[in-house]
Amino acid sequence: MLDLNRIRLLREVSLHGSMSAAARSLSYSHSAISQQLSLLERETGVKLLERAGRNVQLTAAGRELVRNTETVLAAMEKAESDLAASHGRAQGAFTVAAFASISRAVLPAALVRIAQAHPDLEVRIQRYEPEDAIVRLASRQVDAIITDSFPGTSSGSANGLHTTILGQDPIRGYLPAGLEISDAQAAANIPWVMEPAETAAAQWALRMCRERGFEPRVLHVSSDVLFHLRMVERGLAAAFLPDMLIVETGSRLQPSHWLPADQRRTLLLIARKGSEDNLALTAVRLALEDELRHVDKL
Amino acid sequence: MLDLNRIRLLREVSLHGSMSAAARSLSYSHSAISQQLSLLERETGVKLLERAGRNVQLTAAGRELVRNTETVLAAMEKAESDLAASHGRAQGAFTVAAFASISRAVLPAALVRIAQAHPDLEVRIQRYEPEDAIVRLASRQVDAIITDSFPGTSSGSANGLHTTILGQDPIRGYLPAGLEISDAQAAANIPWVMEPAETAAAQWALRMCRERGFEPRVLHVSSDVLFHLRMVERGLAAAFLPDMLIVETGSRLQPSHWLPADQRRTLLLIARKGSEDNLALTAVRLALEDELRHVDKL
DNA sequence: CATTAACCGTAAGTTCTGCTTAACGATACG
DNA sequence: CGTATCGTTAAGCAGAACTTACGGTTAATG
Repeated sequence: MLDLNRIRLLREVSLHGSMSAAARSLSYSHSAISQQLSLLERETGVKLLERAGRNVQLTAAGRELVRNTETVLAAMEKAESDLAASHGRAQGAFTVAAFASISRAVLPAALVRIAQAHPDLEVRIQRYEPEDAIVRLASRQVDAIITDSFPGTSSGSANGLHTTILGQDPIRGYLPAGLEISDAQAAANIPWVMEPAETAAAQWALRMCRERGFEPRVLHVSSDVLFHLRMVERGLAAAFLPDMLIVETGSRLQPSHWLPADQRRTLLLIARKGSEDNLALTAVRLALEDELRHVDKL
Repeated sequence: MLDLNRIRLLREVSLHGSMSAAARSLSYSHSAISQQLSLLERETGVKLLERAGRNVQLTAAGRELVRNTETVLAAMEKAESDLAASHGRAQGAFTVAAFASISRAVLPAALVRIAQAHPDLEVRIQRYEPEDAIVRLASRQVDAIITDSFPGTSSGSANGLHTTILGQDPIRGYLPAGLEISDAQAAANIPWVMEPAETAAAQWALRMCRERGFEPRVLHVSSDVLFHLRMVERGLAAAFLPDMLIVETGSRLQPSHWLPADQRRTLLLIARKGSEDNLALTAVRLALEDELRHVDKL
């Protein structure tokens, strides 16, 4: 019988691209990985890795094995979830990766709700970049990811993952406080604040402007959406702001009637396949859905 | 993450009905099982076993976990098979449980054929009682079972198993050598030799006689079918004999025209789910199917 | 082109898991 | 009522797995 731990190590190497990276991710020494994997190769009699420059690369057999390992792990995950569900209350640690705005707006209230229902469950929140979060989800450093997706953007979810929709968050365009305009010509001169260009949010915002017929002058770039809000309030820039942020801050800003309306981002909860019915995950999901409904009302 | 080895132990206990039996089956001390399982309970925080008299019994949660373990093991089995298939030739040990007549008639020839195609594969043959074989299959002491099933008999295959049909083996009725009869009255006086009454073969044979309108006088009981043949040859008893046995011995016996004809048993190959495409299993299956076709011709 | 850094492999040593042996309490059976 | 069987627990041991340390190779950098 194959050793599950060894093939899990192989999978980590496949995920991280090198033995050393896998080792760091697992807080092992690289030597441990090397030894275990060479044992795995000896036991199976199949070459699973080959050197590629100073890294290693999976052979066809190795990739096939990793693919099958995914299935095994999903089954294990389900076994674990079902077992936890059997005594009704979730317990232990459960780590959620979330982006900034939801962290502030709804997570605290959701956590309170969860703590009441499941006193033995310890939910931890971590802030990670989206791609990083996906890798950490796969290697079990994170148990769920809260993220947003914008209409027209390929969400590109890898397989082995399970995604559910938490809710919708309307996004409205705001002009610098005190200003109102009427045509594209005028819009092209207004300064904008957006998130870094490589983010899905910024790409979506750019497309919105172009569809409206102008190219925004993006003078300010920040991943801190709260900064966007302040800039708008001070009359320094235009921005697209999600309702969640308005609700969170209690801001009195009024959206522009001229900029595109009825837009929304979708809030997603991503977990590993097999953990769909995990009690802790369900608790997190329910609490978030509830909290998001409150935001919607406003 | 659950420990796969621990939940496998739990499964063994579930299979064998007690810790001690599971320990014997795995050649462990019973203490090892007890310790590992109590660790498993402590880690998961769920009660998996409860004492029932001087044995233990699985709780609902325990049974659920075992059920999920089956899925995990099947996935592991598939991963292992695929890996072995990746280097083309089967290798290692592969244990087959078979009943007596097929062991003598076709297995030796099949083994020769397999050895030629897969020099590194070591196929072992073991003789076990049918129910025993099933348990050993589940606990991986045996990798495949060759058995026969009679029409109208519930094969009662447990789940987690995968069955394929190897071929058909005609069974004909033989009267004591030199004797021929014409009616049920006469038939009722003839001595019969059959297998032990609890076997599927004997139950089927009885049913055949009754459908033909007589109750056989079963004077002789033996699980050795070759003994049946000798009894018929000496004119001492009537019997149902499979063609496989006639071919094997080169016997000149002629079947009775009066006894039911066109009957056959089905030869089955049973393996664990997930090992369906195992290279060694496939080799065994192909070789057996081939050999059985030769028998059919005669 | 030399230097530095990162990666992988191997050797030696240490830690810790998992097993055995042994003793004990509980339950069924003759 | 003694005896055999089962499960639990404690103590000790062996092997597996990990760490540290060193060496070889590849890639990036000035």
